Amino acid sequence: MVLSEKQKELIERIGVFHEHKGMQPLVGRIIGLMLIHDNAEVTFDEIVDLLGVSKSAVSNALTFLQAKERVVYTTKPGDRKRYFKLKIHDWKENFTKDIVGIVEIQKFLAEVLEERKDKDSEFCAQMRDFSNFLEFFRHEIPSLFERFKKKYS
Amino acid sequence: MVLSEKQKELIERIGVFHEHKGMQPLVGRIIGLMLIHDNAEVTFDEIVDLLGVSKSAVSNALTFLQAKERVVYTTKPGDRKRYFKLKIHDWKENFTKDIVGIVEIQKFLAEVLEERKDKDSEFCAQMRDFSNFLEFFRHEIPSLFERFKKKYS
DNA sequence: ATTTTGGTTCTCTTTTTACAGAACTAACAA
DNA sequence: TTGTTAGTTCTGTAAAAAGAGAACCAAAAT
Repeated sequence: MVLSEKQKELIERIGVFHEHKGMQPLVGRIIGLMLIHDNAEVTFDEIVDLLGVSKSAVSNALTFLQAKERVVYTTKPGDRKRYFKLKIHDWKENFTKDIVGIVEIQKFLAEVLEERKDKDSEFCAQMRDFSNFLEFFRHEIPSLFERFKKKYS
Repeated sequence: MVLSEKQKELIERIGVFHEHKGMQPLVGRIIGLMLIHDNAEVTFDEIVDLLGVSKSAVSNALTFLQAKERVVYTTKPGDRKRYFKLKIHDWKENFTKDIVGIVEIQKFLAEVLEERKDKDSEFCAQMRDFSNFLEFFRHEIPSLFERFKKKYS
């Protein structure tokens, strides 16, 4: 496969988007490549060739993506290459992980509220509000998926 | 104010939590300090003293936090110091920003779906699912706040 | 008028990140 | 058995991030 200018540019933009989320540049670009690749899966050296980066960088990035459960590989009989692809099927899990990541602040709010002496201050009241909301939201996630399912069926 | 060991350690943990979200170390620690500080507000040189960092670092971090609308300062009559504090009151806005940040991937999914040739593949179907869900979720946010409000009143 | 305060900005240094390149390894192939 | 393929790991390095320290500045105090 050869990338069009438009595809290259889209990969870059997907790359920087993921950089902003704290991923290292190449990781974001690999995600982009996997999204736009015609076969929806790429081999190790396709990544090397198409993105023009070193094998070591690709190896590390793929290890990372597999550890984060964002990518898996399959193999084909009589072919030693690995075919890496996004676990897009698991979008619910990934989305949930992202949400959990932001809701996690609640844990610290609770600790802070525990530690503070001015429990009945406006400041603490607002923290409690936020904390309660996060708690509420966390429990709402499953029902969110359900309501979505109901709507689209 | 002088920080207890427990408070120091909590600030550190809140700091690394925010680092993981892509903020620079000191920024996260300042958030931590503002959360645990008895007065819920800190002056410039309290930050310098309590966290043991340079004025320049504090100045930059505070500029950043104000630009991101996470912090404001107030002043007191006959006192030139600025009293910086978290805009914890705006937790809804901040939370929404975080959510929008993760939902933003939808924009790229749409572009990718536009660009791909295999529209009726399993891969595209899953992307559409996810994309539709994100769209759905985005519209659900206000109702989420409402349902929370209803529950706690 | 000059000193102090509260903070900003500039330059330099340290540390960390992100990656290249080469050496290496395990499985298979000739 | 030697070579090739597919990837990993190790070592070095360029670039970027994070912050220190000093110079600087404006407003207020003396």
